[in-house]
Amino acid sequence: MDCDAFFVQVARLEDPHGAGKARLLIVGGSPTGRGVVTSASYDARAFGVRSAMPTAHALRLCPDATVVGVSRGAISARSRAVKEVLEELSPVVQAASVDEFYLDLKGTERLFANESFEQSAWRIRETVLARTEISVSLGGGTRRVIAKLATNFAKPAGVHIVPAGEEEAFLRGLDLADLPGVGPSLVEALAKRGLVRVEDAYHVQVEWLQRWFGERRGAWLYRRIRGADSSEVDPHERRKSISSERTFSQDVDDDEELGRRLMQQSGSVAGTMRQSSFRAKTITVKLRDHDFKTRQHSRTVPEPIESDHAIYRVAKELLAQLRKNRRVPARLLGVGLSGLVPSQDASQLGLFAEPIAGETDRERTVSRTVDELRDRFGREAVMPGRLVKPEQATRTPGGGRE
DNA sequence: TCTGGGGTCCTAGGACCC
DNA sequence: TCTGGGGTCCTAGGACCC
Repeated sequence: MDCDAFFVQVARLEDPHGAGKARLLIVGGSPTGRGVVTSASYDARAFGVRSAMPTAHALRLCPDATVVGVSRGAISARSRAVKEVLEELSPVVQAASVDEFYLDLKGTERLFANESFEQSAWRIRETVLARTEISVSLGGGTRRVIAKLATNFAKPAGVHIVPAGEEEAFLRGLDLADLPGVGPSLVEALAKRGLVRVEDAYHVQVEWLQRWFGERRGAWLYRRIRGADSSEVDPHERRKSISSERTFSQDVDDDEELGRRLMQQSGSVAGTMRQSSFRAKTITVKLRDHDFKTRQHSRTVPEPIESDHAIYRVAKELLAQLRKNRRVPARLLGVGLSGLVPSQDASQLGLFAEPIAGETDRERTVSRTVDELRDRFGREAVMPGRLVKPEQATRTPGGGRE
């Protein structure tokens, strides 16, 4: 199940008198800045506007379009609402992204014996629309990859079922580029060998694919061409990494300024991670230079860490190394956390481990206390500051010190 | 046209261990 | 003295997806 132009729909629901009235609507970054199109209304797509296209370019194609942003909060709230309805309609639901879900209807054959598979799909579509105001499309099939491909034929606002036994005929009608996981790079390599349609590749032996693309990749492609997919719909997906990256409105070359930005972003990812009760073993800093060259450094620490302070301390060294290797204006800075361990498991491990070299109890307590304060009084309640001498500190109305 | 932000998975080489 | 084979973990980079 795939939401139709999800960001556009949410923007319209959140702002019915503005975005809601614009037939030609683009959701994305600011037209003057460095934004790209996140999603465009179907009317705007008719002008050639596509997602990931620079907003400035999109406006040249479609000058009358309205450009709006939409808050992350609104997106996740609507996504959650859709998921909740789906969970009432299907025994197993997996979110593949904010706007894409897999439903496993295995076991509902008797429950819905009075309706066809196709009727079930329509019923799900109409229920989601009635309850959440979000229009969706459903693709159905005997395997995940078939169902996913089928949604492309269902869109917008429709249903497309590939009946059992007709998978091969369905796939043979597609381009290789349509297959999920077959992107621009692989498409080019395949085209060089005269393979464009799934039909063209069907007769190619697995040995050839492996010779061209490597053992694993070749075997994977061979299976994908045939729609083979043994993956199950797993409702308990677990996040493997958390990251935050920001493209500056103007390139930044000053080390101190980069350091300040790094501190903000370290704090922001660390806070997100603590909310979901994880600690991280690996910290990654990513830098995109003015010429779009993207570099990253990462470090794995012996014990998982969670505090703003400890994470920033590692990130600072990684950034210094990246800057040492190539000191040119930067357009993007990012901080990523991976090797995630549930906080509880981490503490249990800690009982047997050496005293934690990287992160002190005090640092953890400070971060958790700041989290609580922000929970109660808002994000701006506690902010990083500079250390000042007591006599220079300003008195606040409450008598406290800055 | 001038390139977002959030992710996942794979590869390849090196370190290290048995 | 010149050298195997398997496994795991780490790092950097890239392809791909929405």
